[in-house]
Amino acid sequence: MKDEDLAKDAGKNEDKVFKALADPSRRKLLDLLCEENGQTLNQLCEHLNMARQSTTQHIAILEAANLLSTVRRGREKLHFINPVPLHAVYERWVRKFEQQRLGLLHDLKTRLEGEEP
Amino acid sequence: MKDEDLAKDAGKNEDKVFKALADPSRRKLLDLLCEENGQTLNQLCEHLNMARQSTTQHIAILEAANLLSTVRRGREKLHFINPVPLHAVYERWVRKFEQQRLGLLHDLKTRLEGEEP
DNA sequence: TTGACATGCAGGTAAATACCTGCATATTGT
DNA sequence: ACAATATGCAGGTATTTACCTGCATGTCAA
Repeated sequence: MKDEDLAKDAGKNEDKVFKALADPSRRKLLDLLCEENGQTLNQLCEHLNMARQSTTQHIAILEAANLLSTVRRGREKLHFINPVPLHAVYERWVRKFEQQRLGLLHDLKTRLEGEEP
Repeated sequence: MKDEDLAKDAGKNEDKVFKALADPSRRKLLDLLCEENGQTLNQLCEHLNMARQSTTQHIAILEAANLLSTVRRGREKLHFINPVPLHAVYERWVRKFEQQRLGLLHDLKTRLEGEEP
């Protein structure tokens, strides 16, 4: 696979992660699993006041973004968080802007002053 | 203002930030500003292959999320990144899951082993 | 085995989203 | 002043999204 294709893939995954995190119900699901990892679908549903099927769809989106994985045990499905994509978001988005943080006000100041002498 | 209201407000802002970051065009806008802070609307448009008005709408969403601020200079509008909300996302979402990272595999293992003796 | 339980699958709808075009307004340089 | 430039505002549409209901399948326990 070429480098550009790899970059495209990374971009697609990143997009899935951001889209997955864009919904409050899905963020709540991650929160619930953070409190107690490995909960079943029904356990998660109890906190979400929406139909079970809706929750299932949200979970599918989180799973496609690789933010959680599931394991079947008999007739139930256990859900586990995967923190790796969140860390990737941090590396790509937070650290990058963090580094420039101190420089920003200076940029603004000099730019405005420079243009109107 | 009560504590619960403050929490609600924080939640709304958080939601705006995540929704703002959910679109690839908006993430690209932040990237462009990271390369060169203080660009005008037209400068930003040149990299986005969509109508100027669409870009304006994306910028409005980023601005509502407090991810960037604007300054008018004559007939142009300069755009500046604000990294603070991104850092808030980091504190709320990345660090939290980061801490549990090592515990997760252990949780999974013990849970599965415990239930099927 | 059979009834209760946990989840999967297939549509259907209302609201939100991401675009667009067309026209209006304000600023600058000649 | 006036033509070019930079941006603002008002709709309009196609797609996506977040829900739902109804029914099917698989698993456990008495």
